[in-house]
Amino acid sequence: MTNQLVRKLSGFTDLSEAEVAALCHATGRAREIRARHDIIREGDKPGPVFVVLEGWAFRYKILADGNRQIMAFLMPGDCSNLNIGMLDEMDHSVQTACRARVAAIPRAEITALVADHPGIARALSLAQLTDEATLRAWIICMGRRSTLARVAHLLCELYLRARLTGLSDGHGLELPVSQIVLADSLGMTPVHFSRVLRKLRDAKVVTLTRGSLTILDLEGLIDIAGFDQNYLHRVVPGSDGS
Amino acid sequence: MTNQLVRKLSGFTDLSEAEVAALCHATGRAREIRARHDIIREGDKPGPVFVVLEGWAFRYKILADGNRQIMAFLMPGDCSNLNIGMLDEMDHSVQTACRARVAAIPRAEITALVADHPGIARALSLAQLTDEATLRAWIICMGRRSTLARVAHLLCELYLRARLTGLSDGHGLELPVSQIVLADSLGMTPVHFSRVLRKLRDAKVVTLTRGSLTILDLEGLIDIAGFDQNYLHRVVPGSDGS
DNA sequence: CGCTGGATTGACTCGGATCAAGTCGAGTGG
DNA sequence: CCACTCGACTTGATCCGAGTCAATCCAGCG
Repeated sequence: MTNQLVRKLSGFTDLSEAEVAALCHATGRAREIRARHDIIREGDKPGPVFVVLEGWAFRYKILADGNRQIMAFLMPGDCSNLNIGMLDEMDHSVQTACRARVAAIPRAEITALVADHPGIARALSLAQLTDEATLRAWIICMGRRSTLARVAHLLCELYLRARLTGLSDGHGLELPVSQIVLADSLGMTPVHFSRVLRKLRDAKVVTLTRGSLTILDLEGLIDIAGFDQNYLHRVVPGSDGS
Repeated sequence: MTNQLVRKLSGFTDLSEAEVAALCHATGRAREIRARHDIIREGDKPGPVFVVLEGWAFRYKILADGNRQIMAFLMPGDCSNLNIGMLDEMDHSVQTACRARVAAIPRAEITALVADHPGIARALSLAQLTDEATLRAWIICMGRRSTLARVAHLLCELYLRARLTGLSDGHGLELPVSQIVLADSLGMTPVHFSRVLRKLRDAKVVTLTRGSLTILDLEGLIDIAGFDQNYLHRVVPGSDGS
């Protein structure tokens, strides 16, 4: 008995049988959610914690001029708003990118889980810290990398994160996310994203079609991206290019 | 008896006398550090937690091509690496921007502080969460704002954060940070930063000279920046432009 | 008093946005 | 089965914001 949350957290620290069972129980009542649905809206008071079990979602904010900026992708196993619940209100929204299965865990239940299971507490803290490190990595990307390197960096990150939680079969992953959404996460236009992607395709580094990303040359991709995987704080097997 | 750390944390939650005393004791042994000194280096194993009491520092990373990106500013009261200590190694460095007074608190002491004083635990968590929210705000800035808005946004953020911790006398703050450093935090060149700053000066919105930032027209600055202060998760008195 | 690093200004270049047509594929309905 | 529609994606032409290169100014300091 397992699920994607257990698989992700197990990567951070060893979980006892009781802890795995508790996590599975907590995520038992999951709901199907349609694509493009706001799970949480900016300004909301903190409610339950949402865990994505299948499908993808993203954090975003719409600016006054109508532009959208995406700040994080939530892949299966990721949580929407763990500790943010301590704050008064959400400063951003979370939306599904495709049809998704999402579990809602009441805040009280999370508090109890953390109090009773040190392994879960530790794993959630580590997950939170790597999320924060990922935000810093994105800032670096947007500030100092060319759009080519940015696109390569994003695809590289998503692939390695997927590998770390068993979401990849080895050479790619399901990525049911439109180029428009990917572009909005990199601060560029969909038009230019498409052009840059073609360069990567022409260089035989990756292919991205109909919701599926395939890595043809990981070493080349890492090289183009200038990818330094230390911010993931996990060792990715086989990602040294060998 | 108080200091800048106490002043900052008191803004998040009420601290008992005992908690204030404990914080002051923990930050008692502070050291003067010269400008441009790495307090923590990328790759370091986690050591003590550093608290900036006077002066400024910043988180940064140098890329392969030699470019530097700054990801956060630490003003008096801010901590360098609270929970990052759980991780294996630092994924970025922290450097002083000017001469600074910094306290080093052994990790064990922090653990004890948090265990014994719920108020401190709560305040540190909230500080951590707003740091994370600030990272997201920076991503939005870099992705979707013009350089003019970016510069305005940064100055606005720094001013409001300073106000929230009593670092501002009302219309400005000590900002002993070169334009080069500010530019590296916004992903732009010092040359262009200087030009943009001149526009803000010409518009009589701010002045920035010799380590001192003065806000001439906060409402105008907020307007240019498109500043949405909800990510600070604190109410800034008088910052509604009135 | 000259050195040094930050700040400013000008001239030129270029990466990526913008505007504008398409093309392609998945549904949908007749 | 085909026509129609709608969104995502692609490609081309043009424009502009910001980078680059370079000269100069200025203040602090040994």
